[in-house]
Amino acid sequence: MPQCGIPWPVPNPGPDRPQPIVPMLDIQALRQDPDRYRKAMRDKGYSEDPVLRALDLDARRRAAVTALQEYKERANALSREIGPLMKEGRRDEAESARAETGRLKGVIREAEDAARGLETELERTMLEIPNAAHESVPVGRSAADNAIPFTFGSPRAFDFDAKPHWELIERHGLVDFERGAKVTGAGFPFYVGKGARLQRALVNFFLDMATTVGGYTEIEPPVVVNEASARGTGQLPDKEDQMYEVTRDGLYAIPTAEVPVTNFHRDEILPEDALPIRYCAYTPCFRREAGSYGKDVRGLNRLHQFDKVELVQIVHPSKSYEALETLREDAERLLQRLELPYRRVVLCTGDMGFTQTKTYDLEVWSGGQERWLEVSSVSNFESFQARRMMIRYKPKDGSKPEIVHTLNGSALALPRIVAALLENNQQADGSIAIPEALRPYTGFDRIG
RNA sequence: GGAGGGGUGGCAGAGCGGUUGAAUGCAGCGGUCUUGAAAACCGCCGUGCCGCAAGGCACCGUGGGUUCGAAUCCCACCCCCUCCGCCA
Repeated sequence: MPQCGIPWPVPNPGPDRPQPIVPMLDIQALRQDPDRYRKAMRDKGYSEDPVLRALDLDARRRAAVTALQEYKERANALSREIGPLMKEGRRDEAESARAETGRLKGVIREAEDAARGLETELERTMLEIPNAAHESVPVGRSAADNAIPFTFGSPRAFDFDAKPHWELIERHGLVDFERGAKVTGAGFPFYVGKGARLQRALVNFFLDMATTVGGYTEIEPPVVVNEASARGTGQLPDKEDQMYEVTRDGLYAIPTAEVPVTNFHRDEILPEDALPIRYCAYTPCFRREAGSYGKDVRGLNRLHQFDKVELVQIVHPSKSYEALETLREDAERLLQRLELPYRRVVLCTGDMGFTQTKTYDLEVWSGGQERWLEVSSVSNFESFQARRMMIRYKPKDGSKPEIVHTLNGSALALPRIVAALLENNQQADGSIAIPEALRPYTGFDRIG
């Protein structure tokens, strides 16, 4: 029984109901305040053209729908008369009514095609409009314009030649990339011995922190999902290049636990007092990383399969920015306990994703490579995902269901944490110190 | 993989060609009663779209078809459940 007070099991969820590609934006919101969305497009670095096209299509669509409805109304009214007329024996009148509805049928079909065409085009256009950034997000064009409001710890000054983690890994036999490449392919490493134990320790530590201090309910989800779920969180229609696909069964290997966990409540109406819902989940994540090469893929920096603990929150729309801060703190606390220097980055409008309204990246300092590595991305999606997934809540006052807000964040992505841990904690003799907080989980206090 | 059964409102569950957008029960909301609560009783109570409104249109897994008219008939597909087989 989940602690969130959600009925269990969820009745009749219809897990693979074919979902139309519903726009993540509400056309009515767009209609009411087009300028807001035009500004949002500019801020995120997109052309505002789709907004203008959407408004035009919407106007034409509404006209077409109105016309269509009028034809249908006439046909329905006539149709209703036929039964009684037949009973009264007024055959001629019944026949002429029948002929007229027959004629209307053709007209209706044409009007339907017109309306449907406009609707499809509108939906397609709406999909080009990103979620508007929150007002607190700095406006900017690239990563150079991101804000860095907080830094924890400071990069360690080594009095010896600090090694990158791939050298440390090799020295201590923690990860076997070569055999991973043989057995599966590049980017699918084996973790071995203390390397494997370190993974398990981190996963357990993260989950324990999330479930105790954070108050998250632990979930172990499927690691492949169907198409409707991939749509729900926005991986489809246009990010399929990033996912491994099991074509025979129409399933996708998850790129993050966000996908199955957020879809857990797809097509549901939750009681208001079930909110906020907080889930944490450990899963492997699979990413094709098509088109990314170069030196940042060395070692553990970028893999096709990696482990991650993910946090997901489903909250009342008025509470999502509070929730964003707690989510961020839940992730930051882990870095602090691990004593890893990190910085908090607020992504500017131009650097953030299509679907987010505000995103914090947490970047850990990697002493051997002397660079910052992104280990967590914490985002508010407001209603963008929830609208697609039709996750709503039923207000306590009995009024109509409303769309919830969803958020998620990594806490944390393991490989880069391991990289930073090894690099920052390496000693002159080549051994590696395990931070205090992790020792109960590893069962050893140093490697080598 | 084989054989059956089934998908209807927040949930359960009727309906199987024409005032059925859909009985009934539960849940929810409002009220009466009560010191308070429970119980009982009364009322309200699906969603989306078009419209200033009145009102209209659509939706009973999805898509198509038959019909003047379909939740109800036909076809295809998807999903769920049960049993058998296989299996960690």
